[in-house]
This record gives sequence, structure tokens and C-alpha cells, in this order.
Amino acid sequence: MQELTPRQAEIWQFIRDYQETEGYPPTRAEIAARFGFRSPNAVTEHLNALVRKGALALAPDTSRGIRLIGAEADAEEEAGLPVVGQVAAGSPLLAEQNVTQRCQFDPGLFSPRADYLLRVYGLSMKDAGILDGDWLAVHATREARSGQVVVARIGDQVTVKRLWKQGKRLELRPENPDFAAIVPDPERDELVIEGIAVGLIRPNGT
Amino acid sequence: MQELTPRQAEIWQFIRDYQETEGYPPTRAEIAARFGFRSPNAVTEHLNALVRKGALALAPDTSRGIRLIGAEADAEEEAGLPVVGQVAAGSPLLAEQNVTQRCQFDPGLFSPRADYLLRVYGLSMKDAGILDGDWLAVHATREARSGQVVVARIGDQVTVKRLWKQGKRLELRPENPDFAAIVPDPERDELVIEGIAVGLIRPNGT
DNA sequence: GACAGTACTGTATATAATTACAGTATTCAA
DNA sequence: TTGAATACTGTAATTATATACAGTACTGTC
Repeated sequence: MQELTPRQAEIWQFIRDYQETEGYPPTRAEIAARFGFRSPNAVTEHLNALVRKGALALAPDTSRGIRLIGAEADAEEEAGLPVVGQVAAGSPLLAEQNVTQRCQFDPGLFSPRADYLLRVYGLSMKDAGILDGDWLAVHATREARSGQVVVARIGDQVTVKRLWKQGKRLELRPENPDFAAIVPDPERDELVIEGIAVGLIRPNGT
Repeated sequence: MQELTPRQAEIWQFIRDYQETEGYPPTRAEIAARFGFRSPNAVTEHLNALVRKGALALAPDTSRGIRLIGAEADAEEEAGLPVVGQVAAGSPLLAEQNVTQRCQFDPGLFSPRADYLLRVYGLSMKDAGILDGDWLAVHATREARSGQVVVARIGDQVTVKRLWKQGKRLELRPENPDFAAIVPDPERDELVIEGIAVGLIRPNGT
């Protein structure tokens, strides 16, 4: 969708709000009244501009025949965040085969934004309050700071650990005394940070 | 809302579908065409009946001035579940003063249904993966089985612990060796089960 | 400096749409 | 067995609404 001018955006938003509160779209005269236009034609031209830019569709010769495009959240958001289960060896994390379901919630819940939910296997992060079966909310990024809980990929393995950096030396530490830290060998192992933990959902009871 | 006749329900659903696909409500003539009525008045009378029964609202002298009622989820669900923070002494858990915000998500996420989210203070349930600041998803009920994590009220205190029953003896056990179990004295303390834990949300990063 | 895009005023008109009024027929409860 | 609600046909009037056309003015850009 092409960029809207401030005025066009105002009008688009008014139509959305009107639709929301009244249950049906406004007429050109109603839009003109809201913005103080003395001519309904001012609105018609704005609407035509919005059609050209793909922000709405107009049904010709139809009263209130305005349909906003992109009013609802996009399909991705509508369906909710993907929940990534067991990751098949070598496949991208978000490959369809790995997505077991989708989960919808308040986008502002996590900050920075969660891009997907990763089902956690095992108890290696138990002392960080991350248990088997939990869904870790992950913000997809390659950048992680020391001390953050990260989703990392080493070869075919995807793992959740706390990242520690000391100069060039990287370490992936579990939070459970029964598990040992992973120190990737930069020569042999390819370590990729897939994202950082921004929250957690425990869908089953405790 | 009063019971609709089959015909009225058909018309109500058509309006919903039309609204969904076109982006605006239908005219009486369009509804008549869909059902094969030869007179727009047949529709007008159906609409009036639907207004009497509270299934929709009509804006007079307004083209397509139809607003469906009960099409979206009810207001409670719209606003999301209440997040209960620090509970003021003696107040009901869901008293407005205790609700710090609301959080919206997939209702099917927790089972049984979550009625509210309780902000957890302290680390007494650390080993159950429940940390300070976590939001415990709670199903409001007075009934709890031994072994379940419960929200209990003893006098003015609201606490999250694991419930253990042995005959008539009740015990609220923390999951952290640094804390001691609470054994309420049935003579002195009034123990009320407020609900059971059905899940958890950790809104902040880890 | 001409041209396209934005942002309007002002007037007029055809048609889209609601709504009133006069009927017919059926069903179901008091 | 009468009355009220449902479920329509048919016609007509009024008003709600979209839209065409003729202008004005400002802005950026090729």
C-alpha cells in the first residue's frame, strides 16, 4: 500500500472509527461534516485518492459503499503467533512442519515484540522458571547481550540457554546444576542466535 | 435477547455474512433479492421484529443503517482478563482497586478456563517455575484437589501455594526450601480457596 | 514554467434507499 | 373466534446519497 498523506490518513482513521462505533461506514456528507468541508466532493476526491493507493475499495453508486483495506490486523496476526514444537533437523525454525498450532494474544504483552512461541523440552532452564512444556516467547534477532536467555542453534540442535560473552569466548549456560554449559568451538560448531526470550506462557496447569 | 424465529435468524445471519464480505451492511432491497421477496417491505418488517427482539439496531432514515447486536464477543471478553496486583487487605480479589490492567488472549489457551491473572509476589513457588512478577492464570473455584497449586486466602493474606490434604488436615506448601509450609489452624484461621492455577504468563523477559 | 498531485468550494442531478400505506394468508395462544 | 405475531405482495412518496462538472489555490518536480 502506497504511503498516505496526513490528511488521507485522518480520513481513513475516521472511517474506521465511524464504522466501529456505528456499525456501518459513513456517507461522504458525514465525513465532510466531521472535517468541516463545505462540499461532499472534497471527500469524494479523498476517497478516490485512497482507492488509488489501495487503502480502501469503493462500491460505485452504492450508499456507504466503503470498505477499508488493511483494517483488520493482517492474516498473520489474525491467526496468532506460531507455536514451534520439535524442530526437525536442518529446517528453519518457522518452517510449517515445526508449527504445531497458533496462539493469539495481546501484541503488547511482550516487549520487545514476540515473533513466535517455542515449546521448551527438558528442564535445563528449570532455575530460571522455564519448565518442560512451557512456551517461550521469542523475539527473533541475531543480536543478543551477555546474560540474556537466548534461542540458539548449534548444528542441527535448537536449544534455550543463557548466553555469556567474555571477549570472544561464548558460553551457553543452563540454569540447572544437573546440566553442563556448552562452549561452542568456533572452528567446528556453527552457533547461530535465533532470538531472545521476551516472556513465557505455561499453557497447562501446574 | 429474545428467541428468533428460523426466518429471522436466517436474515440476521445473512446480514452478518454480507457485512463480513462487503464491508458494509445490506440494503432492504438487497436482502429481499437474496430471499426472493418481491417487496422491500417484507424485509423492513423482519428488521423491525429483530429490533424488538434486541438482535439489531436500526438508524432511522439512514441507508444501510443496520447494526448487529451480539455479533462481536461481549464487552468482558473484549477487554481481556483482569490482572490482579497487590490485593488490598479485606477486599475481594477482583475488586477494581486490585485490577492493574487487562490482558487479552486466546480463551482456549488455558483449561479449565482462566478467570483472571494474579500477579505473583516473592519466590515461594520458585521450584514450581513460578517467579516474582509472573502472572498466574487462575480458574476461580472453591474446589481444589490435593496436589494442585491454589490461590488461597488466610485472613487478609492472599497466597499461592500447593495444597495438600490428609483427611481433615490441610497444608499449604511452598516450593522453595527457604520457605516453611503453612498449616492453618481450623479453630483460628479462616482458609478460603479462591481458585486453582491453570497456567502462567511471564510478561517480562527472563 | 508547465504539469501532476493534493486540497478544497459550490451547484446540480440522477438514483439509491428508507419508509408509509393498503392488502392477503397462516399460525398460535387466550 | 378473536387478536396478535409472523410472513409476505404491491405501489408510491420522500429523502438520503453518490457523483458529475466547473472552479480556486498551493506544492513539489522534471
